[in-house]
Amino acid sequence: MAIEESKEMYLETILILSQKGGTVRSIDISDYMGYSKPSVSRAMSILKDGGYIEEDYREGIILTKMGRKRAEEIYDRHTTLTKMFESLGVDSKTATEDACRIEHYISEKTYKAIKKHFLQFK
Amino acid sequence: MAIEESKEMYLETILILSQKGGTVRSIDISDYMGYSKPSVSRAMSILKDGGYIEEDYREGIILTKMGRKRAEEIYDRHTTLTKMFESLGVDSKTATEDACRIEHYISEKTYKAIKKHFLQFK
DNA sequence: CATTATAGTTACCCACAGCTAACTTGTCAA
DNA sequence: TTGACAAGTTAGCTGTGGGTAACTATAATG
Repeated sequence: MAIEESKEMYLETILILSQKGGTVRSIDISDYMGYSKPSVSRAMSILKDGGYIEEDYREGIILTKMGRKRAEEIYDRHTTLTKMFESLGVDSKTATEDACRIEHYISEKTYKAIKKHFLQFK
Repeated sequence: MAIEESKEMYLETILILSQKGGTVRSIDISDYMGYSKPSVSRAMSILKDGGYIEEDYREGIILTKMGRKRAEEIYDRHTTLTKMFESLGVDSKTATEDACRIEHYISEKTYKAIKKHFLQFK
């Protein structure tokens, strides 16, 4: 499965919701992302087929090792980009919004360069 | 017409090709972007309907005032982002590729902040 | 003048990723 | 036990934006 922007957004959301504690259900993802239940349902079956998540009748939706790795990579990009934009004087809300769109399109090389320059003193 | 990434890429390409001199034809856009003739043909009719381009039997495809404005905005983002990535140590090819994907998703605020910080001494 | 190549269009297909409507399934309270 | 609500799925729609096949129209060449 070539994983695209929308899949990455779902994985990132699952990571964020699971960090808040408790089980993650489709409906929680629907509410968080503002998408309909069927859209989330289909996305989950695609992510399951791709080996990114598992669904458990008790634990809800859980990231596999691969899924967690991918989710963390994206989330890392998200926070790094947000910090970069903020350090350039962009307000927090705009910085987050831009980071959220751009995080999917930055190459590994560029990401590393950004991280090096903007986060070396943190 | 809400103008999206693909439309912006077409407009940017038309601008670049027109700057190289001579007329711009659909086939030139096909060759440049690596898209099929029908895909370009349809895109041109959408851009024409939206008032972004005009087609002249002698001059070929030309940007309207509005189309040119939009194309220049994107192209400006492209060069600014490329310079930013290069100044962070990213190689020229990667910087251009990343700029090309990201240019469509940067907000005006963030763009201005980047421009201010990375281009003030140029 | 006929043939061939180039440019552009039309018709139709596909995948992606949203959506609604309507169904099923499961839990919980009266 | 039944009725109602909440969660999830299925079926089918939409728009975007790629693709091919096959057509037309125009220009260049023998």
